[in-house]
Amino acid sequence: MEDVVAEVIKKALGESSIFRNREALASDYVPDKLPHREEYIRRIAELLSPALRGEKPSNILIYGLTGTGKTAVVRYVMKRFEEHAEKVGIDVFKFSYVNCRNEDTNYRVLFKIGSDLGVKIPFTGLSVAELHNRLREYIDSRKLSVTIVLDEIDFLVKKVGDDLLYRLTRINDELTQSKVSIVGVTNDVKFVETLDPRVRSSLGEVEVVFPPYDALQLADILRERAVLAFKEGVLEDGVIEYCASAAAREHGDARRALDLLRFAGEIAEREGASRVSLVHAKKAREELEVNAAMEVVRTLPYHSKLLLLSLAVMKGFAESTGSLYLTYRRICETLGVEPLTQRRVSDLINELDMLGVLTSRVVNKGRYGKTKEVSLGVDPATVLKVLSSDTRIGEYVKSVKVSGDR
DNA sequence: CGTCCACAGGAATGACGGGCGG
DNA sequence: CCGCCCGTCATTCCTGTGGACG
Repeated sequence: MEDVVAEVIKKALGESSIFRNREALASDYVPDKLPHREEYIRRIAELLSPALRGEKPSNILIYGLTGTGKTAVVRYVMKRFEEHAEKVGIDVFKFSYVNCRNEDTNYRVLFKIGSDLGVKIPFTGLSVAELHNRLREYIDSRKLSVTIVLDEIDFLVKKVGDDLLYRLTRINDELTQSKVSIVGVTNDVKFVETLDPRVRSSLGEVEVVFPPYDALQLADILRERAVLAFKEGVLEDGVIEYCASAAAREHGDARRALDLLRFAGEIAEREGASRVSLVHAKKAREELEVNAAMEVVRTLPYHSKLLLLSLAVMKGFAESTGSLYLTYRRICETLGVEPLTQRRVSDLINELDMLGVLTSRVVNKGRYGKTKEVSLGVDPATVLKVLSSDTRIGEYVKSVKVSGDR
């Protein structure tokens, strides 16, 4: 009897037979060691080190595909610098880390920078210019040496333009007592070409390129983390290699490799297995795709969901925005929802494209016009399943399925 | 070689919700 | 509490455009 209760308690407390520390496999975990990135850590640290002496470091622009360790390296260096500053008791040395995918307006970016530095700012209501002024005054009056990391900076520029970037890079001209340097991180190499030349030259004073990992390097990374994350001996042979090679095939994305491994562990745990096997890893790979899409899709605004639903109904492919819009309108009608304009839908398609849920490309059909070809990034059936979690859409999907069955 | 399709995507504008300063 | 200003989402109106067709 006691044993049963003890078991339940053990489970409730998150005690696991598989994991020692699951966090070590989370994508935002900053490990003590980043295998195969030592030279980049050194490089970035050297570039930023003038800040510790109160001088202005160069602005840096970092490129590299997703999961090549850009963010991890920058955050690692940040962490170490902060620890050092704290130990020595320097309080004018500040970092701000902004992920522009989350903070995707000028206001939110400035707000995040402000709150990282300790400025009190309302989360809406002020003008961007006012925010900018407050920030500048705060930094200047405290003689701060600030390093601002703008992660996924291409998102910000695509959405609101390079105006904020221009102003941030020029903020030093207005400061008399302080120094601000910018670290831009992007995984879109082409994005740099679209920048205003002035911003480009100022932001990219130094450019650092991160190459993708190969399968062997990914395996090293996984091994490193697996020691922290898993209990001893629960990983069967080949699991790490499987995850590494699967991720290597997708442009050497380390985040993906880590997700795979963690998920394989979770599946094993859920099934009550005592070890993580290749079977679990393979399952993880299949389910992960679905899961990733789920997370994005679930939090989408209603009309974006409807749009995805339309595309899914069209078997995931529309040869023109017109035909997609027609389907969308039909669905709106049956649901009794006021449809958005085609103009707006066009913007929504672009947003979904940026989120990676679908792919659109402009095609010219000459005599037959110029339009956008839209295709779903995931299996339509999966999308339908995920969308069904929205009750209103769920009803619709059910009714279509019923009438569709002959 | 010009036309003209079927849109893309820019600009102006408005409704709405929220903070600010008085 | 009020009037003001702002960001966000959406609409309306608009100009721009690559290339197959005639």
